[in-house]
Amino acid sequence: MRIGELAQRGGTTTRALRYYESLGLLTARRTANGQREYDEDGLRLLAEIRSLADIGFALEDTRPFVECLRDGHTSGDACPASVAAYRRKLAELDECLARLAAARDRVRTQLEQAEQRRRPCAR
Amino acid sequence: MRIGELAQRGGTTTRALRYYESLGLLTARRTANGQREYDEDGLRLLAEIRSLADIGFALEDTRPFVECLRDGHTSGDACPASVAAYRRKLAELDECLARLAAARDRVRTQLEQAEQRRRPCAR
DNA sequence: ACTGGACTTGACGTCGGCGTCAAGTCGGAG
DNA sequence: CTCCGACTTGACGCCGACGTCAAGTCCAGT
Repeated sequence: MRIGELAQRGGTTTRALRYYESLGLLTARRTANGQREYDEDGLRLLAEIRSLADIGFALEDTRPFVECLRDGHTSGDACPASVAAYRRKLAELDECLARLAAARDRVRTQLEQAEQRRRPCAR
Repeated sequence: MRIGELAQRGGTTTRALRYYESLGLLTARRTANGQREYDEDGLRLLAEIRSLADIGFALEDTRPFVECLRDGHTSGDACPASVAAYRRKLAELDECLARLAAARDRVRTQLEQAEQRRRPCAR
């Protein structure tokens, strides 16, 4: 299949696919006239990239999963590097969650205090 | 005081101060030779901007607080627009937290499954 | 007089993940 | 032959909050 079909089946755009190729994430062989030609494995790689990206992985962080699949593993997270990437992302998410929760609490406290000052007689 | 001193006392850089001025957030009067001259109110405004930015407010979203202070209020969140900004930010943070928590759960689930597959005999 | 700092404006660089436009090529349908 | 749609590469735009460099001004100290 060519780039347009893969983009449609993968729920993305041709621009994104060319970008992934520029990163070396999703390469393609070329037909005689220079067009990119993808197979079902390409769709599988794209699905892996997209599902990880949707979770919040940076494209660079999807690389171990993609390479794992290209190495013939049936699952992108069957390799140690992928598991390590999971762990890093998990730690990153936890830290981000903690920061955001703290920020939310500060905002909520500020909001409550501001409302107190504006309506000192409210119940 | 001039821009260097304000930057130091406010815990930021001269570049940031000029940027805030370009946004109309933190204006300054000029001395005869064209240098920016700030007073203690300027430091107060800067403190308001920085504390909000540190919580996660975009600079544009600190504008109501700054304008509130410039209107003579002792607190930046004494005005309705500031309270509204608090509410918007709170909602935004809650949404972001929910998304991140969902993402973390997905990653954790994936990680656990991957580890299961790698060590099928582990306890 | 000279040097060193602090100041000024202007403008380009950074990071990620593409969107979007330009200009050209190619193959098939009418 | 012509036209349309899909493809190609190249390159600039975008968002936010500045960092950084360039080139010039100005003032205080020695």
